[in-house]
Amino acid sequence: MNLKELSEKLGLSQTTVSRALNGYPEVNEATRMRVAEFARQHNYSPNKRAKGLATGRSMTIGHVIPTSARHEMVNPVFGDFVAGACEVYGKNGYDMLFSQVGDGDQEDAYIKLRRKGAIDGLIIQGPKVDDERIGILRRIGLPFIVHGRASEVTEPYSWVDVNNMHAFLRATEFLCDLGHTRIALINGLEDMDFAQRRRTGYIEGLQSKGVTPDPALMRSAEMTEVFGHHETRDMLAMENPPTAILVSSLIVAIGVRRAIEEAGLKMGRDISVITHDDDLSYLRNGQDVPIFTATRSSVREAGRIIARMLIDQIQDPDIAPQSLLLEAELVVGRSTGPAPRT
Amino acid sequence: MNLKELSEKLGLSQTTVSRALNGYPEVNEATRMRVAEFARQHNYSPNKRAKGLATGRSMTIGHVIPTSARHEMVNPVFGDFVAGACEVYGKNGYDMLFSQVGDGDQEDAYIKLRRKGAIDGLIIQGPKVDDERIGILRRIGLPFIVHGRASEVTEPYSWVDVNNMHAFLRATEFLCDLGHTRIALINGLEDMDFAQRRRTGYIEGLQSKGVTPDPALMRSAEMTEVFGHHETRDMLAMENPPTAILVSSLIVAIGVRRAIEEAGLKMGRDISVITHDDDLSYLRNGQDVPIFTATRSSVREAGRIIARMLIDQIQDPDIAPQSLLLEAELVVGRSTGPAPRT
DNA sequence: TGCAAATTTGAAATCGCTTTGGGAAAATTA
DNA sequence: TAATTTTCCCAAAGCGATTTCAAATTTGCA
Repeated sequence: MNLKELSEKLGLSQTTVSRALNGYPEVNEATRMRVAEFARQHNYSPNKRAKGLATGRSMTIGHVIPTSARHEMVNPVFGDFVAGACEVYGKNGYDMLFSQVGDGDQEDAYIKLRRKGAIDGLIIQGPKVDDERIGILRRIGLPFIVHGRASEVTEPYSWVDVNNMHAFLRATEFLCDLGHTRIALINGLEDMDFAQRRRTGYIEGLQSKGVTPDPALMRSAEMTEVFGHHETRDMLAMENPPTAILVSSLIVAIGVRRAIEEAGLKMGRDISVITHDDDLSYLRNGQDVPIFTATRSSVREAGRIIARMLIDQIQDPDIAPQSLLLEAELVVGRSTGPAPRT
Repeated sequence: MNLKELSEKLGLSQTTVSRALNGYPEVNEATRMRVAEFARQHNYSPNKRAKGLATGRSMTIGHVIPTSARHEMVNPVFGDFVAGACEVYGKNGYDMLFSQVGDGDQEDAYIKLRRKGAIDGLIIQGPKVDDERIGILRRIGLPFIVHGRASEVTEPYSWVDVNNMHAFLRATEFLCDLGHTRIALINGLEDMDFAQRRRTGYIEGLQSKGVTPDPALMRSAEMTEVFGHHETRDMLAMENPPTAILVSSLIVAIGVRRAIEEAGLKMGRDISVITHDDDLSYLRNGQDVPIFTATRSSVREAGRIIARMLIDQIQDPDIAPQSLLLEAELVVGRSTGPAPRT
């Protein structure tokens, strides 16, 4: 059933039917009711492609799958983020479109997406410190929001980010206040912007408490469980091992815990751990009392916020770039305690 | 730049240009080269909506986000599965479209997707034992593949599944052979088809070794870390606790391990654990020697296979329903050992 | 009642592509 | 050389919606 058939059966013109269904004011209320009812009965819904062609909007928002080129890892945060965004899209009549874009042909891919008219806007995840995508998209003129920031990009753009710097600064100070001075950082890949910021927060935290950062205690790589385990085991074997570890994600922290337990130590007593927690739905940080003391910020909520923001931007392209800095909460769990006396 | 402008600049008709770009034979090779080159220089790519409207195909495949209605959990498997599928889509010129469909209005939503012409085919994840979606989609006539199966659905349909029954049967027998007789099963929600099959495999495994299943050792819920921890702690406190546990996913197994360690026991010595492992990219089961003995099957690879199959089906709709049963490997890690003597 | 204004409807153009049905030019065959 | 194919290209008709412009009908007011 298409518009033509529908309007014929109704004895009206396509124009009127279209208007009735799209809520234009210049159609008689009685007619509108009749049309709406009839359309529902015959469960008509307009062809998306035709509509898109006519209106010039695709009512579709693009996401690019954030696979790390190096290890082809899918960010575990992905599912929850997408779920959050999808909620908002659904309510506003938008669909969500995915593509996987190789690291090499970024520019080309975006231009193509734009040209194809496949999407009205785009969300960028996992920005690098100097992310080239921002420049590309600005040049193409495709609305976009960055989940995170790119510190070295100077042009204006819209973003939503967690205050990683502040979160890790607070976490570090918290550990210092407990008497720790040997505090390790197990970070994500440091070309990622968030990792840089966390590192800065960590170092500033140490310095504000008069502790000298030790490069031997700073590790970074892709955030897997195995990585957490590996680095922790390595550091625990040092002559002067850390008494506390700051970790970049719950997945990594699980590896950290594994290594701690393998070493016969007890987390929260022999060694303290604070992790960042994205509040993933399948990986809650304990029930009542958190397992890990953590800096927590829901990535799903971030998805909702970003989706909302992008839709606003699509509907009013002249809007100035917006941004939002979310504060992570510091929740205290069972993984931290006073530094052990030596 | 659209087709019209392009053809004007080339001094050709739209027809010829279109044919040249789409590889139709009735165009002179020299002309084709010229057109192709010119198109590339002006980086022309055809408007997807217009093309879709003209051809009747959207070159888009739908996925429905598998959020469990009850706890709104996003399946952690989602990201890797999607990444696998996306690889194949990309190579074949397909895009991937997501929607979140509420449990209530499934039928309506699918009909609408169909009617809107938004997608050429659909992938169903997480089928229930008697999944209504299969009937709906068959009725609508939208090509689809099920990731998993629905045991109680009798109509023919295409699916790709892991042999969950066999995997858990083997795992159970493996534990029995090590002398375990008190073997627990921490399963996913039992209205999910895969959970049913695993349970069947588990019970058959026990029976084949002459062990009587004990309902007190069978737990099922949504597969979170917290769930694994909770059930394990509960069972370890029993009068006659299990000496081995069969677990439905690595995430859950991590919770199991946490409970075991909290109880002061050692995994692989005091208590054995076998888990199913979807081989997620961010959660590898150890490096060289696996942490957990596991039934392993890559969900990413499943994504690739299913995508391939669906594309075939879309291109030839008259093809008979296909299916593929993947065997999981049983990899031995450090979490299993002989049953402790009492 | 008569006339302007407001309300309601419709015909046709448009979006950017594919594809059908010819038709002219070139190549082949008779 | 004439007749027949083949090759190569084009004009125009879709695809299924929206939207512009104009016409028909009602309503409002003097």
